[in-house]
Amino acid sequence: MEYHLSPAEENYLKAIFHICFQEEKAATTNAIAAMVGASAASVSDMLKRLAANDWIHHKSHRGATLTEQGKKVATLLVRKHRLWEVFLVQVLHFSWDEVHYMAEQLEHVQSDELVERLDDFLGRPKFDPHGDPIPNARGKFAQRNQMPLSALKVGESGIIVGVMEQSTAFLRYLDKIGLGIGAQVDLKEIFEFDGSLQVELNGKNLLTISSKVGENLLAQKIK
Amino acid sequence: MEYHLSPAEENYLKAIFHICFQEEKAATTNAIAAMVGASAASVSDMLKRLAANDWIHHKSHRGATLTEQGKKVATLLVRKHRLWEVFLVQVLHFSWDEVHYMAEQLEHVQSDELVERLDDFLGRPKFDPHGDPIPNARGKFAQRNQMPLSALKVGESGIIVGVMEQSTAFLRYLDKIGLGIGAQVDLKEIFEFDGSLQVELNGKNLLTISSKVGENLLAQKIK
DNA sequence: AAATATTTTTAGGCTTGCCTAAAAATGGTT
DNA sequence: AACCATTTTTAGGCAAGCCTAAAAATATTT
Repeated sequence: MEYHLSPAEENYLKAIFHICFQEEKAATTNAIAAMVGASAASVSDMLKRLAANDWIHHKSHRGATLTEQGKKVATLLVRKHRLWEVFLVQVLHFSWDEVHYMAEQLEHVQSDELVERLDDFLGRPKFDPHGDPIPNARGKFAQRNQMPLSALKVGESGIIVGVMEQSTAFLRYLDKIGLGIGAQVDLKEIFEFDGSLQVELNGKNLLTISSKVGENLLAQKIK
Repeated sequence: MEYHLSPAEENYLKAIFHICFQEEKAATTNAIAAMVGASAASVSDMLKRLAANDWIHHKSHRGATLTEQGKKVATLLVRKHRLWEVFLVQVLHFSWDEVHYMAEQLEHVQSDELVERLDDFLGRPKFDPHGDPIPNARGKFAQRNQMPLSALKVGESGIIVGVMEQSTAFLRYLDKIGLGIGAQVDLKEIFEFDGSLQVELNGKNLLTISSKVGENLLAQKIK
């Protein structure tokens, strides 16, 4: 039952949240270290402190998971991060590859009222500029039946709704080839020798994308 | 020639900036301590560090003043603080007594591009919700010929353009009596025994305000 | 099951930013 | 000029958040 979390502590909770969500198991010390950019020793220290204040469950050598109150804080952080990203892109016209670092700072601004008013001002968006769902004020994430683009079969079509990978390099590449959220893709062919995909973009031009790109694009299948 | 200032260091620079501006002399250790809310010993420590990195001029027992680069940083902080206040009031509809704490956090978000785009989005405002001038991108403050309301003579009129004191209590009081930025006041009478002022507000109702209130309101005289 | 590799924790240390208490410097009085 | 009050600095300490190196625990290989 602590009240004031430092930005560093918040970042650890967020890291644990993302790791547990993706891996569907306790977050390991090394995984957390990689995500927050600290040494395993520092993480070990911090896990002890977070567990002592009941933000996480942690048994030595057994990884960490969030407690209920930890989950609440982490979800709010994700909410804040993604709302600020929407603000930066839609209101201040940044591009989707520029906003992460700023949102990373803005998410630590402490004011519940601010988040709600921002959400309101933005029209209560359900997804951020990368297509990631924004939890609502009660912490609920919107669901969507999506799949990696690479899971489509030849002849099927989908709408791009998100990206898995969010590196600047990848996002800039997508901008370059004109592939963004909302684009329609019709899968024309899968080349066997390297798994690259030929797709028709918005019913107009043909593109060839690597299998890695296909795996990092999220699509909603069109029946 | 340092690049990365911590929020704490930034707060000290801002404090020195405000003190030097108001007092028109070097900021004393105690004055800084009062402003940042730390002990004189802590301030003494910090002044040494800031001087070592050329953010301030500081000779033992002789107070501190900002160097050119220190002034630049402090002015940018003031700019960021006041722009965020405009954002919070005009865009998110907070009232002018609620925004200080949030702006205090938002001003430490590091991104030059963000400030400029925010300024742009807000229409390059020259004054914040309390009437304080917002330095432009080159650090220049708008000038205005203003005076405390209490400096007016009976029979003279002015437009309220700012407040000296920014406490929640004072701002709420002003809201209550309907006195805000832009209001026109005609000074009708000064009561001798306690210096309180009788003014006509926007040509409509009569108000009596204490001398202290009069001293904390900034007015632009109407000829 | 023992040996080896990997992961995690502990130990000890560093900087930042704060504190209190004591010492030193400054400024005003007489 | 000497005393006194005030201000400022120094000294020593503490917590947060990081580090490296070494030790301990766990997992994998043979």
